[in-house]
Amino acid sequence: MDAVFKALADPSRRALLDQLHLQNGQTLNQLCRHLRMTRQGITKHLGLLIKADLVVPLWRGREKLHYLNPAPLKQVSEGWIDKHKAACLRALADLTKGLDALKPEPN
Amino acid sequence: MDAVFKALADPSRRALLDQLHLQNGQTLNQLCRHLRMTRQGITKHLGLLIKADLVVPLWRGREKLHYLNPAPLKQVSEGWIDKHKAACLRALADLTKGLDALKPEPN
DNA sequence: CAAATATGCAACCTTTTAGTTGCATATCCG
DNA sequence: CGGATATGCAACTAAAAGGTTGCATATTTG
Repeated sequence: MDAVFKALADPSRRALLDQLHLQNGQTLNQLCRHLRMTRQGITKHLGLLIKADLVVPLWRGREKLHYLNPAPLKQVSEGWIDKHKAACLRALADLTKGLDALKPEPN
Repeated sequence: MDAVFKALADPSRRALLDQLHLQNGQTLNQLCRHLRMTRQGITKHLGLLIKADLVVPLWRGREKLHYLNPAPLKQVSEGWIDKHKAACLRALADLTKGLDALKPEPN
């Protein structure tokens, strides 16, 4: 879970996910064409995405195909984000209360 | 958006959100009690959360109250994560195809 | 007003991260 | 087999992030 958040924190890695989202199952070299960075740099980013299980690698001969994996995003979204989104609806009310609290206080 | 992902990447900051989720509108000092770190360290983390607009500060006298803001999480969840979750359903199918592709290939 | 409380700001240190260069390895194809 | 292609691994550098210490500022309270 921590790995997922960390993996999503970098724009280049999100770009890689976007790229795979555009066309799934791309090889390392294919992904390199869309991002101005050395192949080795991209390998590192893919390594983190794979460690976070957001991307699944698949070897075919000398080519390494990269596939998206929905599970972690689903888990993060439903297990954490939604919890906070829901709580934040109360939060808005609290904020309003907080703002109200400002006025009577300055006695 | 980048700020939101970056803000969520750190466990301490997620702990702060969790803490506010437990009780909204806490002061800096209140938040300090739950996290073993100097006040200044926490101030920095809150600074990022505030810059990402995940937390809204509210001054009351010399106290700074911190309130959760649902908007960015909602935006990230609906504007990015869901897109990828949906795409990933196709992705699973693609992966399966990819696995199938493995078998006929090794001629 | 003076002391205590709540916070901000800046300098600094240490660790992590993003990215590069260079070389090794494995696979495909003529 | 030998060259071209696709990738891996390791060392290194530069920048960023996490965290600390020290001091300044504003607000409450006796």
